[in-house]
Amino acid sequence: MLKALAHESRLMIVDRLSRGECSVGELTALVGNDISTVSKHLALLRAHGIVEDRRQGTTVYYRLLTPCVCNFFTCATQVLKERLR
Amino acid sequence: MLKALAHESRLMIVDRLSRGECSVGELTALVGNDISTVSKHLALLRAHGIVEDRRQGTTVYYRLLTPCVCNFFTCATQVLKERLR
DNA sequence: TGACTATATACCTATTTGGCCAAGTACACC
DNA sequence: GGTGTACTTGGCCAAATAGGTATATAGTCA
Repeated sequence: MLKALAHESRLMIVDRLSRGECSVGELTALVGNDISTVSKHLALLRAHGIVEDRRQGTTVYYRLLTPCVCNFFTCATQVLKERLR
Repeated sequence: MLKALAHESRLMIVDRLSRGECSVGELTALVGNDISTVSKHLALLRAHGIVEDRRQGTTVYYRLLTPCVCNFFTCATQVLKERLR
């Protein structure tokens, strides 16, 4: 799971999804890579059970499968803050 | 930081260090790699501010610089548990 | 100083990862 | 069926990572 999260683009994606579901197109615009690259990042996150997809027409929406991943980030942020001291 | 933790050997090292400081030799025996490999993992963890070293004679002891990394793991474990439901 | 122990670094190789492009698939609408 | 849109997958290349061996460094002790 850490490996799946240990990439800047994927972190951005998870961060965005923590604020609600989102289409592949929007995520692509957000991270600024080719859509095929983003799709592969999403496939990897899906394979690790971190996100889930839902197709509506031609659009595919992704959402966090484990909202608790957010707690994880809150936790990580705290670690980083403590480290600055 | 996630990248530094996203490796089996390094996770083992951090897990071990969370229970107290430890020499490179002991860590090498624990993870089962060549000492040069372990030394590089430790250098990487050190570069990311996760561990700190202390030399005593010819032996070098490593310890967690941020004990709060343990909270991070507690947190990650919770996420994993929740995901199993 | 020289031998010995413990660790670090340099260098090389093999594997993995990340990126893009091109081709394929899924769906909607005409 | 044909066209367009949204995404996914396969292929390929470049870069990063992880591993080992050989060499260097730091410290101890005779």
